[in-house]
Amino acid sequence: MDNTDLKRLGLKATVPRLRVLDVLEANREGHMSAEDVYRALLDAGEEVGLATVYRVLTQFETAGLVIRHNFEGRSLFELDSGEHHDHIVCVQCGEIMEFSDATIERRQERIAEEHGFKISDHALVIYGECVKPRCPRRPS
Amino acid sequence: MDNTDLKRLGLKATVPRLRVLDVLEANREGHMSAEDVYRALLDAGEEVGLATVYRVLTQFETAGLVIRHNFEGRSLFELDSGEHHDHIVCVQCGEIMEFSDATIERRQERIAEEHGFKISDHALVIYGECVKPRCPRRPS
DNA sequence: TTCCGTAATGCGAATCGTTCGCATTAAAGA
DNA sequence: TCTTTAATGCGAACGATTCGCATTACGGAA
Repeated sequence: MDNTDLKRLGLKATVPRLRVLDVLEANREGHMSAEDVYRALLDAGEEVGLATVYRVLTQFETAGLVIRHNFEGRSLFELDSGEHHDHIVCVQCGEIMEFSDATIERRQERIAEEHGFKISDHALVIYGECVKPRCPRRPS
Repeated sequence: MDNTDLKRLGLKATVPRLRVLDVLEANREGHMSAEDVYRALLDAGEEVGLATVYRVLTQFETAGLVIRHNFEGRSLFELDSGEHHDHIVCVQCGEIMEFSDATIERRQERIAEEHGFKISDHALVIYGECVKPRCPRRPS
């Protein structure tokens, strides 16, 4: 994902956009808030505004580059890997894991149909307590 | 749900609490935001503060009287009927319908288990376009 | 039934995440 | 290199929610 990739999406290859991409790629496994991305950039010595990070992330979302998830009203972003997945989050340590389940997907389609809906998206979040030894820590 | 019911839950039976209950009961089918409840009370001639509505709703939630749902960062409340359900919302008119599906529930249990989670809650929202004739209206 | 202590209220200020407005800067085609 | 136009950074504005605090009103004790 570089200069020419952005242009291909109709986005000028500006410094902030390239840097935000770098940060997201360096965190492929995780989910980052706009604030997280912003801090990562500052830590890397970049001079960028928080508003720009928000704008860039929204543009990337529109362009299909990233996916925005809504966890309790906060937006978390991740690069769009192309594979849909849902989330299971630990209510204690805040860890977010991904999963996907064909059975559930199929059922959802069916349910939408039964209710006269053309499904456009869906979000399934399971909350629970994970059993990791390092868990009983508060979300960072 | 009245005076004595509140006391049973360890909540003083104050005027604002009783009125909020009234409003919620008058809207059993729907999902209301704190603002919605507040407006309904004002319209009914009640003198209540928005902060109090928020506080009361949170207390009711804690007491297990109401359920709080998170739709794109906004909190919507409804009386807890005791039956768990998920939601399917129309991205055009904002209508929210409820459904529940045993297959999905079962699968979720299984998935949580497989990931070493003790499931405590979950939220499934399906987004789509409903086919109602009165639909293509923006959310109110 | 009245009286009191404490919890609940109402108000406005504060908070948090996010967006906007606008003057300034920097892509990228000519 | 020049120019046009979109993108940036800043701080102010925003909407939902919470907080702080002085005031009020439950509801148990007398």
